[in-house]
Amino acid sequence: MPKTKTRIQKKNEATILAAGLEVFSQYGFRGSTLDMIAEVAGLSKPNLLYYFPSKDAIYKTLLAQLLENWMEPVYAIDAAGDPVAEILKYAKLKLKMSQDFPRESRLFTNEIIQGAPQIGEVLHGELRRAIADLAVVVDGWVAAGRVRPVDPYHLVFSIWSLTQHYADFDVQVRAVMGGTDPMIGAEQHLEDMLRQLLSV
Amino acid sequence: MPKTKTRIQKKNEATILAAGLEVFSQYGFRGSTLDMIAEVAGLSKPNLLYYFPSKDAIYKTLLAQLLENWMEPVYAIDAAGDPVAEILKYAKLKLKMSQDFPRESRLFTNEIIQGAPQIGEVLHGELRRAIADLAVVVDGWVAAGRVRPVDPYHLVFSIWSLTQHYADFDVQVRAVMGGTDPMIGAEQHLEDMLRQLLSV
DNA sequence: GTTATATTTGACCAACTGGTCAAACGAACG
DNA sequence: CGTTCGTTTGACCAGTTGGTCAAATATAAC
Repeated sequence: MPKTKTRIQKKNEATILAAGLEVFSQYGFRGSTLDMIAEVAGLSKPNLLYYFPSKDAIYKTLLAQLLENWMEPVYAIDAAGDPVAEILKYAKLKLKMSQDFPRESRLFTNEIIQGAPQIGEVLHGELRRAIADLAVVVDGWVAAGRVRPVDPYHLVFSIWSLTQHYADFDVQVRAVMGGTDPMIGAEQHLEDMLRQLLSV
Repeated sequence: MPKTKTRIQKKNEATILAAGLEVFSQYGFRGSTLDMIAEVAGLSKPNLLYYFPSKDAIYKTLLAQLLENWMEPVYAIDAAGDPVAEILKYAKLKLKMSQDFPRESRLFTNEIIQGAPQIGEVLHGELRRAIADLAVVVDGWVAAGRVRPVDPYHLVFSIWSLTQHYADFDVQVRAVMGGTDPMIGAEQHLEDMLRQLLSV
């Protein structure tokens, strides 16, 4: 029974996952090493492997946690709500997640760029179904004349791409903007863009 | 004098760079190995190192080529042209580059995610200046009432993020869209979005 | 054809890689 | 205080890694 977990167990597992996220999100699975993760975690390599059976297991645990957090807001979009408000709510939440959890965003991007070897099935299954459902909702809004005619899929890609951009390309964004904090204008621009795109 | 290059030299260097692009764009610098590149190139590892002094040299050569191709269209934006047309021209060109050279796009994204260790200076230098100049142009258009009030920096990020998304997240885009070719609606959506955002 | 030069490779190296294991250490409980 | 069980680690291993080198082979020049 994997019920009983010591405080030490819980603490160290959390420490290892945090360190793994730090390293994997920057170098991807192949480019990361257990030594790097152990160093960041402040533990020895054999100690890492006492809590997780393999490098792969750490990586998979991180991805599973991530997917859970990312799917939820999609389901929270309410077909009965105000269209623009619902889309804006989702987009702003995504932006905030990029701000607050940039490492998670980069971890995901790394996994996708490498061809999604771990989460390919989720993309083709749960994610695809969820976005198909969302597309039906958006198409309904369009048919009812409540939003401008827009392709639901490319609308979603617009939101995903721009919000993730602030996390994944943070170093570029900051380099280009100089001293200005990118996040100040980001939400305003996102809202403006979506309102112009969607408002009838 | 490094003038004379045999045809074999030219052919093999091109082969190696193509193989390096294939591998580096998927696994990043750290996650790629000379053995993988050699295998894709169809050459032996020592033969690779006969043409390039190191793994690093292959990577740097690829990035240098890339930056050159990416900066050019920015400079081609004409302050004297029609604002919406100029922005659309740039955005569509970027989209086409993502379609035609997705590996280059992924190589760049990998480099940025890893903190831009190689091209950080270019980002803070040439790129920053180029976008600052562009911002002046866009601000001028806004002041003249020729486009809606828009933050030039976030406008650029919108274009970069969405166009790169189709290359970097190709596997996710295709998974979500099922059999439908993403590129069919992509340009239409990009144009629609920018027109709505910019048109007065 | 012979010579000079460019190309290719098998064998090799030291450092790094993911992972194992037995032994040592630590805390809690009776 | 001694036992038990969870924790930590040094030493180790086989495979991989970036890179070297001398020797072998192909190509070009004369």
